[in-house]
Amino acid sequence: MSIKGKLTDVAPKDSNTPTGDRRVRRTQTALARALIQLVEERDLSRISVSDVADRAEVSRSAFYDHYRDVHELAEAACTAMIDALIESLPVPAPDSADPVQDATHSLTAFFASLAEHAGLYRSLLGPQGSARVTDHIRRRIAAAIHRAREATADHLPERAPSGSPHDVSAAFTAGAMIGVATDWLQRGCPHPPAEMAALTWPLLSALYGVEAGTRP
Amino acid sequence: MSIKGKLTDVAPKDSNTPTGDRRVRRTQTALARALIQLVEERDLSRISVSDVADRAEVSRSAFYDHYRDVHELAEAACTAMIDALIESLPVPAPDSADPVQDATHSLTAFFASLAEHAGLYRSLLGPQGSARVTDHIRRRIAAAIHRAREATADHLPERAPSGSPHDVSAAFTAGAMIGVATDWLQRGCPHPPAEMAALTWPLLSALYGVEAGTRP
DNA sequence: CAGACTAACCTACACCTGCAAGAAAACCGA
DNA sequence: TCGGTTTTCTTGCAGGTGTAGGTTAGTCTG
Repeated sequence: MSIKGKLTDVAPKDSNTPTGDRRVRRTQTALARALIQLVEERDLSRISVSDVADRAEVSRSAFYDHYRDVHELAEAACTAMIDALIESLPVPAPDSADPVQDATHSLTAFFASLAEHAGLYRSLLGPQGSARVTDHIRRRIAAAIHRAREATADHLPERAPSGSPHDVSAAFTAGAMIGVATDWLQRGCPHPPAEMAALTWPLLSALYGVEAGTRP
Repeated sequence: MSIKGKLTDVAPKDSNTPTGDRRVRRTQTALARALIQLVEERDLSRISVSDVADRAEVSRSAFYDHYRDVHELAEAACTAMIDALIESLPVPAPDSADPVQDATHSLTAFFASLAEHAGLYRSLLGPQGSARVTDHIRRRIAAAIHRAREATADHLPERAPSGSPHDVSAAFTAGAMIGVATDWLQRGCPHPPAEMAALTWPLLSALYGVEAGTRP
């Protein structure tokens, strides 16, 4: 299931070296750790490159040797977490005895994962956050949905016109999940993850035609 | 720069209030026009306050007299367009002869409106865009959905638990529309608006349980 | 271990940011 | 038209940004 996704999955500006060089790893992990610390403290828009570099005990120019700006670091620094997040989305299990149970379980894990790093995700997804990171997450969710659908396409009717590579419903669902997540985070996570899963599941099942008892 | 208007101290917004003063109108419209011009030329992230002020033939400090940064101007400058955009979303017409026809028509208008200012919306919603504007649009769509649903709540089966004030499905649908729109714009609007409407409508109708052609 | 490599650092620069006085100009109502 | 009010402009400042060139020092390889 897992794409490899180490800390440096996203290629920064120059050569994408999944390097063995200790210096690179040291600097990048220090920067990532510093950013994640800072983003739990204040809004992303109030965090400067100098702030991150200082906190990481790294020179400012070393930052620019790896990332173009704070948003790019954020995108890279959260890749592992985002991958884990997306993995917890429900995939239609082809041979499960109780797919509904499975799905709500996965959804609960999804919201729990959000809640676990609520400060981080709220800062990244909110109005003061990073359009870049949000877009990145949405693309990844859409891709995951697309993959999952292709894997089980045999029993799903083609909704999109046959000539269309543009997967509208994946974009639809990915945006929807981000919308729900962002809204929930901004309200301070008023409902527990399990309840959010219970609230979200009917919507997803309506979209994907899993028997939930309401649709013909 | 003044926080309060002398006449209507109750009026909350300084920048958004259409003041009678000709100078204010002149400056604000000049700034808005300049930003919209620039955002059609290059990415929002490459547009500085100085750029906008220069293009608007206005001093930089006059900009700060009205807006905190470029994102705030973008939010204000697009309000009219965004309102028009949201108005073109389908609302369940209670007494329509053919609600499906109505809905796809509204959706077509929605996508056509996006396409008309494709450069603008692509720049605002994309990865280099403004998280602030995106969040703003999402909230407005969610509010519109919420309002529309309340207006027609009598004949809609309640899917969400009754005790929940937190309108998950509105956030879900709002995010979904933004996801579809963003994706479509970033791909360069490959399908015409009518086709996008045809692709999106089944998803919305699955969510809201409108049944095609069965309601005379 | 020694040498080649290259990441990290330093300095410097031109530009942008957000803000704050205060002077100059435009506005509105009487 | 006049006078008070409000807006705009000017000037200045302490930061932050993104880039470039060159130096120092850590790392991998032979």
